[in-house]
Amino acid sequence: MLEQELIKIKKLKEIELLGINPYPNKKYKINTNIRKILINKKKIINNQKKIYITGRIYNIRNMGYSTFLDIKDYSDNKIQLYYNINNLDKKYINNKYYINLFKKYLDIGDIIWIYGNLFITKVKEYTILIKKILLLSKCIYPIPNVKIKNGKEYYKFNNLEKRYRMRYLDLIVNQNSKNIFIIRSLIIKYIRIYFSKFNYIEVDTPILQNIPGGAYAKPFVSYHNKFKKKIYLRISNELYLKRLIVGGFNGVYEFSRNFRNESIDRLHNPEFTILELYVANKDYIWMMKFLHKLLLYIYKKLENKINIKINFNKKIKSISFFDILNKYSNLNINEKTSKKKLIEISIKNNILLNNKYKKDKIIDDIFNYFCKNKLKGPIYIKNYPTIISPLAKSKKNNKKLTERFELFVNNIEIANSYTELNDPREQLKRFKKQNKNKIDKDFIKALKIGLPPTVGIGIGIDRLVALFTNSSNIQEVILFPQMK
RNA sequence: GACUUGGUAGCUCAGCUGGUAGAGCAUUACACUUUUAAUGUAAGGGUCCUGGGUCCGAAUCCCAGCCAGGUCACCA
Repeated sequence: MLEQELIKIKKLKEIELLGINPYPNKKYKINTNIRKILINKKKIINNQKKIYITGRIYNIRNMGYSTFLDIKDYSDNKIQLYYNINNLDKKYINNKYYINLFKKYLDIGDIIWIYGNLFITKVKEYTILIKKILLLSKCIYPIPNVKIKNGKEYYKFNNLEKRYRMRYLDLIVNQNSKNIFIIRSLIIKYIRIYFSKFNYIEVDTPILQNIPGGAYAKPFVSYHNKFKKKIYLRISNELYLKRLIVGGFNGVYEFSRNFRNESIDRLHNPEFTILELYVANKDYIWMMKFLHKLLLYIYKKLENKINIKINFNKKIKSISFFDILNKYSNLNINEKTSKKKLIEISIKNNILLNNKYKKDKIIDDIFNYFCKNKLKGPIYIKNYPTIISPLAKSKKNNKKLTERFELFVNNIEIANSYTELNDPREQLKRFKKQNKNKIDKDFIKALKIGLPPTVGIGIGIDRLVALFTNSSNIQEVILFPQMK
């Protein structure tokens, strides 16, 4: 145990000996918060309104028998308090606990309740004069002390590993971190509000799946004892949402926590959140416009809370997969280019080829090599080759291209959308090509029953939040990122 | 998995070509009844990530490992 912990536990016992419960179960009144106090400070002073608030102590300045302290509450604002035993009820004047309250017993990090009045100090600081005080919860772990002057932080708590492992501490100490998660919550809220205007239905589909489908990634594997068989955490919910469109819903969506047993980097966490939306009787062109309107809606709602440089007002340009690839590579390839030719190109450009020279992988590798860092966007890349889009509907006049687009912003893939392939025969063919062993036959059965023309989209919520909060790392927008 | 950067007090960080482990804040004690990064004086606090090696001597050099960040690969 830490030295400072031992000291604080000793204090805890001393407090208890004085008859004070450091973790009381008393009732206490709260009638406002610090944010409201700061907004209405003049009124509150004029009316000498009684203030009942709680908060966590961030700083203590002892001045002889007077004490100044700063507390912060759930409204994320700080206010200064002034403590002098003479302002308490007279019966406490000779009380050892109250005499030494901030010299010995209360610390930075403690959560307190106070009753008092607002006044202005000599240096014109709005301050609450404490008349009653109650310790609500004692902090017995030393919290990093961040000091702030003129908005500049000193002695930060910025060790990434510690911030992520002890997010609760990060949230207490770093207001920026907390703001990110407030923005995250708002983004999700605004998406729900926007979708409700179209009467799209929010649904829950299985996280535990018998066949992990809808994407191609290594799943986390578990085991069902009663069924005596393997069961998988979903890598995608796509095939289930399409079943629901088959079932007659016009629009369904789910904020889907997906799990992929792959490695971690600044854009990937083993569990991540994708918003999937499927709308019947629409296609990918419609979805391009819809996505733009959605982003614009979120942006306008958040405009005064965030500071990002992306301009969502302009129309999002769209360019075909092979057009942009040829533009940046000076090649002249298309969906018909042979595998042999693609391999030649890869070798010529020193593109590392993985995955046993599969054609779909090679195309992907070539695209990433030439275009990956040039998609500042916002830009739609459309008309992806069919070979890398096994669930997307082919184009009217070209079976080798699909009605698919992806949204890129700051070189990051934010969303992936396509008109859904609804021909069960074609879908089965593509499944067989991809993997003969794990075909979701029930999904094929659903397609046989009939999926109306439908468009679907997956939006990476973690990445979207990172975009809106200027976070370069996805871990910054996931409360408890995976750590070893 | 590959390459690379880092791991020193509760926090933020110094520590040079190897020679007694450092600072600020935090903590403790004292002083101070309107301070605000409060101030002043003093004190305590270290498995220098772990394990080996080289050396008279290792936080420092070498090797292996652990953890984290970055880049790449995997994530169609």
